[in-house]
Amino acid sequence: MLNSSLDKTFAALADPNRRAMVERLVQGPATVSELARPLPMSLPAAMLHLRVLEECGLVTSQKSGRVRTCRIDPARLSLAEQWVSERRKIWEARLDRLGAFLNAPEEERK
Amino acid sequence: MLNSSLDKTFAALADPNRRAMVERLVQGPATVSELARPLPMSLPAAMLHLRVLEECGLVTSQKSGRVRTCRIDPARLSLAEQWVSERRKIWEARLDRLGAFLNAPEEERK
DNA sequence: CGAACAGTTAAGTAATCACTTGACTGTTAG
DNA sequence: CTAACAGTCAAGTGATTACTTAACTGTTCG
Repeated sequence: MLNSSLDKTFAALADPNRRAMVERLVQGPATVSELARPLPMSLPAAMLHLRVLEECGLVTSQKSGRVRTCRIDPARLSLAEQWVSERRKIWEARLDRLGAFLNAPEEERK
Repeated sequence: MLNSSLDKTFAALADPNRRAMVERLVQGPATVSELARPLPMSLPAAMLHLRVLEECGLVTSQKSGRVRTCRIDPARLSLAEQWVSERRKIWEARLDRLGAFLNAPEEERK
């Protein structure tokens, strides 16, 4: 569950057009057309990207009248951020231990 | 350049098998076989995943004798982390401004 | 030397992705 | 009422991905 959600979130962020949508949305909510206009593709194609962003939970949207308004969910952003951050910290902690070991007086090293 | 590097990094992290490799590597360097063994696939398939991790710079490796030793590059990990983190901060700053606006006395709101 | 080992290359295949154009639905505004 | 508009669905296509097995290269060790 959580794992496949990470799959989808990272996959969503792997595409520059979708990241452009995210960049736009962090400035505030936008309609489908507003998100699609700057992209080098047809509107239906842009909607597929939007769907990808929605399926991983990065973006939510609601339709009112004929306009669909989209906004990002910052919680999902930090989910991805946390995964990376935690792994980096493990690596750093490991380096610290290694450094301490190398600096220790020889008789402590065993 | 930087953009396509982000593409590749996020794409690399989108696959659970590759994330498992990263998980293993944050514990310390490992050989190709050690990385491949726990994965539900053949060795050549695992090597393709490894190549993906190398191409985005998340992993480096060097061969000595018949053994190739792989290690992660934490700088690349933080590259991905930063992109997400910066966008989340933009969004949060925006929410803060919005909150300040809503809390302001009416005559300041313009 | 010769067997076992670690890794690598190649060829082939099924599944998924990223679009396109064209037709259509429901909404709003003149 | 009807034209323009915002969004959506569908069918089709070419590119890319994720594997497989089989064959091969170079290394180590008894």
